Amino acid sequence: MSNTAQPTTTDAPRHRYDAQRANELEPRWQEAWARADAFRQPNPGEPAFDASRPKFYCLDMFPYPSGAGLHVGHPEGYTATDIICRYKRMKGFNVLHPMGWDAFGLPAEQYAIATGIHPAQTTRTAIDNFRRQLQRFGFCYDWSREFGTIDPEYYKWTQWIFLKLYDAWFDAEGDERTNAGKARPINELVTRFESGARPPRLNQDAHEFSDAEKAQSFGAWASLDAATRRRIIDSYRLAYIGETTVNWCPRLGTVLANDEVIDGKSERGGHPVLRKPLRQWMFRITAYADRLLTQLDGLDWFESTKTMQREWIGRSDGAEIDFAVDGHRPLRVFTTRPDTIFGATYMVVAPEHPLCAHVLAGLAGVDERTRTKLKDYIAWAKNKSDVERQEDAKEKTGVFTGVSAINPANGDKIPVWTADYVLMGYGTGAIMAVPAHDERDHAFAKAFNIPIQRVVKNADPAGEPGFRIDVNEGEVPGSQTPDIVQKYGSPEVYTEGRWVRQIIFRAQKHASEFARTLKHKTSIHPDKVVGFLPYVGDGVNVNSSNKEVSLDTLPTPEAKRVITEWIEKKGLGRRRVNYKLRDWTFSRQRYWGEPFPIVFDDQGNHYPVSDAALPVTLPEIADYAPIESDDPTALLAKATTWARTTAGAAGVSPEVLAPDTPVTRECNTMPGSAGSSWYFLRYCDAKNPKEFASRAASDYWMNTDLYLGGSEHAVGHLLYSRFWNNVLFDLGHAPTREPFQKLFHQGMITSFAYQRSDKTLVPVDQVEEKTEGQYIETATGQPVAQIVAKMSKSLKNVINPDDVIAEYGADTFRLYEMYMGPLDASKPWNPRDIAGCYRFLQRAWRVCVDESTGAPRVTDQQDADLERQLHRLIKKVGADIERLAFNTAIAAMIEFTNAATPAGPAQKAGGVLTRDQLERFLIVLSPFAPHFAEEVWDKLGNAFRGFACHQPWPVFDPAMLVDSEIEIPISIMGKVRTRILLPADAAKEPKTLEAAAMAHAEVQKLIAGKEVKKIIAVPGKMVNLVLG
RNA sequence: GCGGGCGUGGCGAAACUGGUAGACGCACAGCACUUAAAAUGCUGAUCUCGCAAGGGAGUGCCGGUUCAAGUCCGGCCGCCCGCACCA
Repeated sequence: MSNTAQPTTTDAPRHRYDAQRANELEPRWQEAWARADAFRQPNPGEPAFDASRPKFYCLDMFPYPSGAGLHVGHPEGYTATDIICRYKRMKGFNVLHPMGWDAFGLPAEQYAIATGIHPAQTTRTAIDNFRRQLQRFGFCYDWSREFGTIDPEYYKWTQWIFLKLYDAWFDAEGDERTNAGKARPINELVTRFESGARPPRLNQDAHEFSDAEKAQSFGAWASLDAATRRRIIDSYRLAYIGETTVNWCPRLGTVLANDEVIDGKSERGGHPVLRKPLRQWMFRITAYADRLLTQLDGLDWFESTKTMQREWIGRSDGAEIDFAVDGHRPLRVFTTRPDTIFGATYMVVAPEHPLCAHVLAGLAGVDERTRTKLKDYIAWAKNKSDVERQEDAKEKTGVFTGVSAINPANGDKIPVWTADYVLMGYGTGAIMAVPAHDERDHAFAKAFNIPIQRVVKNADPAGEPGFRIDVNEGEVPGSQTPDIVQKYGSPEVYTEGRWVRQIIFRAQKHASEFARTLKHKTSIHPDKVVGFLPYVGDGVNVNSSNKEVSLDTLPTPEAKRVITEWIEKKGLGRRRVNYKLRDWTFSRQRYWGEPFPIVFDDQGNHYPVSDAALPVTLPEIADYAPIESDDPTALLAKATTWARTTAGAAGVSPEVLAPDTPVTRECNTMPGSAGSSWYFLRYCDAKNPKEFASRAASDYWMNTDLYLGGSEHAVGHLLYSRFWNNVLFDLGHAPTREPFQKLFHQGMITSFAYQRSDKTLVPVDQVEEKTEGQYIETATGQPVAQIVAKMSKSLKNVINPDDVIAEYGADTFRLYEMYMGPLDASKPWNPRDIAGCYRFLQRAWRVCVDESTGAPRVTDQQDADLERQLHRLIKKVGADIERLAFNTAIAAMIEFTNAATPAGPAQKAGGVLTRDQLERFLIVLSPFAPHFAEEVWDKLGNAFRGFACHQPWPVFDPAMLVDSEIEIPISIMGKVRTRILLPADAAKEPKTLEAAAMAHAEVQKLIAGKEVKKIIAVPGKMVNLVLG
């Protein structure tokens, strides 16, 4: 497309900076840095460590090394952190800047399956390719800390951490100091049971634990049988086996986490996903819901990311209330609106709710016909996929269960329904339905003719919901605007002369009258009156009294408090906090993941492999393709001789299980997010064989000072990592509660694409530019619009970084990606624009180097203006790097280079910059274009002083930043009319500034004959004259 | 539907706390150098009226606050991202 980067033509100067030269010098300096271990950062305690320096831990989200190689999005973030790290090193920091590979998991395995080669091999190849590509950018990683999550020396510790969670429980009472829950080792729980203490709650909110209650009521832990004690303890573990409904993807042959399922399809591959009950390993992340929520407040993250996590955790405050039911134990509901209980006219349970099974079993005295209908409905609802559920969300379905409940507030007998709009997974799987004040309940009540009872009205009568008539646009001509609409209709909804779909009236009689008036003239029928709309906001209670309590006239928050107290006093329920967050399902039925360090005896009890026996290495098997099935099957079961073994051979401690006990290994593997949930800790001490990281190392390096990566991990990875780190902190293994103090997301690099008038997209190779900004589809000649879209194979607009480096060199590539726009913005790749950065380097080269001889160009004559500009540049680039504004830093360097370019004949003369100026410029440039800077630094004969990238950042003199004269704009009535040149001193003081402005001839001319009412003089900025 | 973000030349963008809108780059036009081209250097350019000097309008749209608004406030419109029957 572009030919700007063609190699030098024959008669061009021999020492030009071009792609060929860049591709020669860049690998040369990369090797020199590597040979000298230039970016190796020693740890505290190591010989070369300098404790006097401050530390800077800069973390990149490590990549999945896919077979496709690096995407242009990778170097965007990596260049940004590279610039910061190089800068911080020059500013005298100890810089931890590591890189590794997130290599277990679905993408790697999918690629392996696609190519038919073993994942271990394809992954190694992909890692080697990724490493080669990253090194070609000259990134200053400390490669001595490199690891992959697939390395047994690494996943040994992933398994070890799993065992720590297995061996821990969450003490909701926590420690008194922080007043928050915390994890403790299981043996502390056992000690508590043995001492006869009250069983702790599982989570911060209440839970059922009948076994534990039993233990307490027996009063003697020791008297319980071993199986019961085991069951009780297991129910407290942070890593536990639980049965939940999971997202099962038959095609991928594995369970997926909620964030791996998009619109009912797998994130990888887009295969259908079914909901299945399954027993598998889970993490009790819900125990940490509150901490994960409140600790967000102290983090320096994008507010949008924090919001996403808050919403994912989804805290809501309300109450749990028991409703008495005939023939069944009380039905417990969760509600955030206990104040509306007097308006609860029916109840709904999820189709999976035990009450349904109870009724179907004939235990509730419900007649045969109702039971049959119930059974059919439940079967129908169960077979609905997630996609169908979402599509059907608007239309309410359900059936009457045949049982009734008693509303404890007013004693009314209300029907219990089942409907799929109530989810078993949230709250208690049952609700009290208040159709007057909830949109879903309202829609359901309307559909099934259930009474609606209003119990809250808006404090402001104007904001009251009204009665609604649905009218199709154009159904009533504007001329028929009935007076009644003007009189009673809601003016926001009905606008003059134009009919919208809904007309809302304050009172039903107005609505009915309106409908009657229109009936004989139009097709509008009185039964289009919908009735009053649900009012879901806060207000004042009405119709809410019984003999013991009255909420009437109370505002909503007050009513909530009063009714909750009454409910608690009556023993009907209690205050309760609920979270949307689910426990983290951790088992995958795949090959390419960390094996669990767990075995089962023949009774199905699980036992940990001892720390000393870790890692449990992944067995070599020939057939690792997924077992495609509607029924989840663990893949490692294919490795029969590995899976079936003895406790001793598996490494279970003899104190836990006799060595000759036959056992079966856990055949599930861990999900891709396991290895990435703690890698930031391993970097602190990456090769430590004895610990996952020494405390001395992690104490020094943690917290991360900057974590940079894509916002697509806003919930998954970033929440899981926070959870693991919190647990490790509680157990004394990690130095900080939170792992990522400052988090930043780079924007996505998109691409131009072309769109036909019917909105379909055309691949870029089928489009040509006709005239400037006008594009046509080659085949048809039809004009197409240029739009911005994600890079995709189908649009043929994917950029391969290797090609760009070959055409321009890595320094140009780095500069271009940083110059495109703000780091956090998404921005389109434009091949044309790369040339600008390439030309900048060529010009900078010409400033520094004589193109015909290759000798450095220096002068003895220091130019005062250039010196001042250089000081400004040093200041600006430093400040811009600190605020991650690389685009403006580069613009400033371009400007300086333009100023330092010898014009016309001076080109042939010596340099324009002195040696000292040249050196400072090179150092400022070096974080951005490190190879270029190194090469010229070396040409200046500076090799004896070490690498350019090891030089201290130059200092600027504040005195050099001010100009002797400043141009001040003079505006009259806020419009700039003229500009005057003033000595800096005069412009600094409002008094002298004002006087100077008024004394100026041009200004006098402009205000001649007019009265100056007011003068605003902003020191050093401008003067504004207000005329009469 | 709910939550978050963003709308500035032909294009990517800049303007950090309200104070010269469009820095810097791309593309474009002209000039110089050249036999010519490329490369390089210089100059121009938001739109509009005007030969020019100069005037007018202008940061998605409408309104407000202010001596002064891209920036603050209210209301619309459009685009992007996330969540989505969570009681």
